[in-house]
Formats: sequence, C-alpha cells, structure tokens
Amino acid sequence: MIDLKDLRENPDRYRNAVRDKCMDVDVDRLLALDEARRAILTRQETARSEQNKISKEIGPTIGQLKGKLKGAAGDEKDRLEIEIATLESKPAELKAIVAEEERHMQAIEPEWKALWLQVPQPPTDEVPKGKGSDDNVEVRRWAPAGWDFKKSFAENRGFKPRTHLELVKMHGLVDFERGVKIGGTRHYVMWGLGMRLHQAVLRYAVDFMADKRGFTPMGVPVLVKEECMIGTGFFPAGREQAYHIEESKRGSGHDMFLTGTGEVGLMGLHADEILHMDQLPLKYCTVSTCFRREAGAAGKDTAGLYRIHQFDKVEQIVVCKADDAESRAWHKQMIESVEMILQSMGLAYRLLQCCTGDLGVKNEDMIDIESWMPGRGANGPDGAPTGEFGETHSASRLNDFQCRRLNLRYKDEAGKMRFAYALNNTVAASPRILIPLLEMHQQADGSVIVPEVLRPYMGGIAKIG
RNA sequence: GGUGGGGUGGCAGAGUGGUUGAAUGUACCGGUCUUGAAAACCGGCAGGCCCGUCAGGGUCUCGAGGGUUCGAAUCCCUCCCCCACCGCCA
Repeated sequence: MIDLKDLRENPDRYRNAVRDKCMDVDVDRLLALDEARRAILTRQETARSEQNKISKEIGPTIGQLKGKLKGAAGDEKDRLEIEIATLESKPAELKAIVAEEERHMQAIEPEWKALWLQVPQPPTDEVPKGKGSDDNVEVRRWAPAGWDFKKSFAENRGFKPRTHLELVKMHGLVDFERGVKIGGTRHYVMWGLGMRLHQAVLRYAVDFMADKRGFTPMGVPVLVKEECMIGTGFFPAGREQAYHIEESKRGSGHDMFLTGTGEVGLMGLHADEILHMDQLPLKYCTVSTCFRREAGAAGKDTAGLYRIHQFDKVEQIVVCKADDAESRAWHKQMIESVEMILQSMGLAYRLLQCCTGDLGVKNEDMIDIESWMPGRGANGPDGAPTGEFGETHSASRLNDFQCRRLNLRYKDEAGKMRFAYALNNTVAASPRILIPLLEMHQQADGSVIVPEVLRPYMGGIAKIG
C-alpha cells in the first residue's frame, strides 16, 4: 500500500501510476474521502479531548460524592443524588458528538480503505510504458553451447523434437488422465522418474540458494489468513486467483487461503515486527506447494504441465533497507542466481524488462525470465512445433509497498522508523521448468539426458529412457 | 474434542472502575567514574493517526471486536491465540 501523505502531496504520481499500469482506481475519490475522513477525525478528537478533560475534572468529585452517598440518608441523600446527576450530564453532549462522528466515519471508512488498498506502487521511471506483455522489452538472451536461437530445433540438433507431452508419456513421467480423475481439470500425477526429476530440480535449487548464495531455507505455511494475503499485496486484486477455505462457515475459527507462492509465507514471517538494522538484509528461500485457481484462464494452455492448479516452487525473497540502490543491487543478484541455475541446467532463456502495463499493483520494476520451450508454438513446415519462450521466472522490486502493508519496519541509523524494501524472485518452479528441461535435453530416440547438476539428486541417473 | 489456567511495553512482571500509556526489574542507548572493562551512579527509552513551518499539542492502542459506564487494562459478551492435563490421531 502506498503512503497517503505522499498521495496528498503528489497526487499526479499516483494518477499516472494508475494510468501507466492500465488500472482502474479512482484516485481523486480516494483523495476526497481522505479529506472527509480527516475532517471527521479532527471534530471527533476535539470532542474527545474536551470529554477527557471534563472527565478528569469531575471524575474524582463524582467518586467522592458516591462514597458519601452510601452513608447518607434523607435530605442529604437527595441532595447528593441531584449533585451527581448534574455532574454526570455534562459530558453527555460531547458523547453524542463523538457518536455522531463515529457514524460518519463508519459511512466512509470501508470505501476509503478499499480504494487505498487498490492504489498501485508507481513504476520507476525507466520502466518502459506499455499495455501488456507484448510491450515487454528483451534485455538479453543466453543459450548453451551449440544452440542457436536463429535456427529451428531440427537445424540445431539434427532431428525433429518431441513435445514434453510426448516425452512424459513415452517415459511414464506424468499421468494426466489419472490426475484429472483425482483432482479434476489441470491436475496431474508425477510418476516415478518424473517425480524424481521434479524433486531433483527443487532440491538442487534450494541447496544452491543455501550453499552458494547464503539464503536461509524456510518451511512456511501455505494455508494462511486473509490478512497475510492482503499484507503481501495479493488481495484484494488476486482474490479470484486463490483457493478459499471457509472455516468460519463451520461455526468457528477463521477462513484460510491456499497460497499461490511461497512469497506469502516468507514475507508474512516478520509482519508487525520492528527489525534491528543489523538483521537486514533478510535473505530467505522456501520450497512450497503453490495453488492457483487460474480463474479467467479457461481454455488457455489446457494441455500439459504449463498451466496447472498445483505446483511446487522454490522462491527467494530479500528484505533490505529502504534504499533504492540497495534494492537494485539485490535485484541483480537474485536474477544472477536464477541465470546460474538455468545455465547449469543447460537451458536457453531470455530476460524481459516488463513494461508498466504488465506490472502488478505491488511492484515498481519487474524482470521476467522466459525459458525456451521447443515444444510450444505453432507447427512449422516440418510438422514440428517452432518453439516459443515461456515464462518460468519473475523478479520484482516492490519498494516499500509490501512492507508498508505488512507493517514490517526497522530503525535506521538515525533511529528513524522506516518501512523496509522487499524483493522476490522465482528460483525454480516445477513442473513447469520440466518442460524446457525435457524438451531441450531430448535425444533423437526420445531419451532425455539429465543435466549433470541434477544427477546427485536422482540417484546418479544420467539418462531417462 | 473435553476440562482448567492465561494473553499487559524488547523480555520479565505489578496493576481488578477514576490524574495508569501503564509501577518495578531487566535489556538497550547516552553520560559520570576507570588505563580499559566490569560494577556503581545519573539520564533517556512504544507505536499509529490528526493538527502545526518549528516548538509543541491532541487522540487512539494493555490479544481482536462489540457492550456497560460520566469514566474501562480493570466489569459483561463473542472470537482468536497460548499453556497444562485427558481423549483421539498422520
């Protein structure tokens, strides 16, 4: 969530942010509500102040009189009762004002809060303006030795590629039919070596982050409270995307939501905390099962492992000082980790600078990493797919947007309270990453070479099939 | 799931209707003393919001929400969480 004071002082900054991110938030309505709210607050507090003052003045007197009343009788008793009643009537008027303003407040506060939560983090200046993913700008690409992006798979490798769908079927790595039987559409069963490969990628990614990059591995809840979803910025916008467990409907407890990324649990860890400067930066990673309803994606990527309701993901987050240069440095480093992993697995990829229209509410800057998937895209003249990049990673800088919502602060050198800056980035999401992994390492006979870095996690198996 | 106990400042721990945003201890920060450290002593030490150029003022917060009252950390209701024991159990 954004800083309301900044909104008041620089409303255009946020009007532009809404426009550039192609969102629909009535910033001016929020400004009007905010002003009305402050006016109410002022009136209410003035009345309260008066009330407290009177209360302090007459309170002890009433106490004394009531004490006397206990032992009094006859005329004396009547006199005391009247005196007490007179004193007590004084604050009644003020109490009415407070209650009145409270009603006004309740009339506007829900809308005020709802709008506030929707105002997006403004993109940084260098983020290219654009409407959506088509306007993202390629930053650079990388391919393993012997792979030329300009050539087709067949030209590169000397044979027609199979899609990951064919490969997993051929080796019995994934069973889609039974997955659907058990869980419905967009479900699957990882089978045998398929499961081992899936686990190998995840284990490798966690170990890499822990051993080579100094990130602390964590296990965090994937079933979380609503405030965690709001705090991390996924709600209200992403409400339709999350599975909702309505425990409260059973008469007790609170509702819960299944997280779509480990980021939620990792960032929720220090919500409402004031960290000591030297605890920063926090460098955490986690592997967690991720759940996504894929609402609104009906009919899109229906086949295969690309778009599914449940998957596993190694995620990394950094919480650092409120410093732009530091945030950028961490962003670079986090992306570097991903590149090292992709390169070590021999996967071709490209980095995209996402345009304003492709950013979410919470980020000010985002780099997507897309891996080359030979089995995607339309069929070429040889009847084989021409291949296509598919998003496998996303690295965001959130400024203080998320920590502000989570109320995650630290005291800076000067002793000033500040909201920390946050970043997050996919390390490896599987089984989606298995698509390029299988397709890029397939051999003419359909067997698949297991990248060397994964073999220790596969019991030494070097080839599938 | 049952029964009982409990949620107060970084931690510990007072406080059961009225100058208590909260005693005291401890931790932490600054100072005195010391060659240095420790000890001792002195001082400081919650956050949000609103108003104000500043100085400062006001208001809210004692698990959360609601209620009673002129006034609530203190009384009532609902919920959440923690601890102990019993039952059940991956």
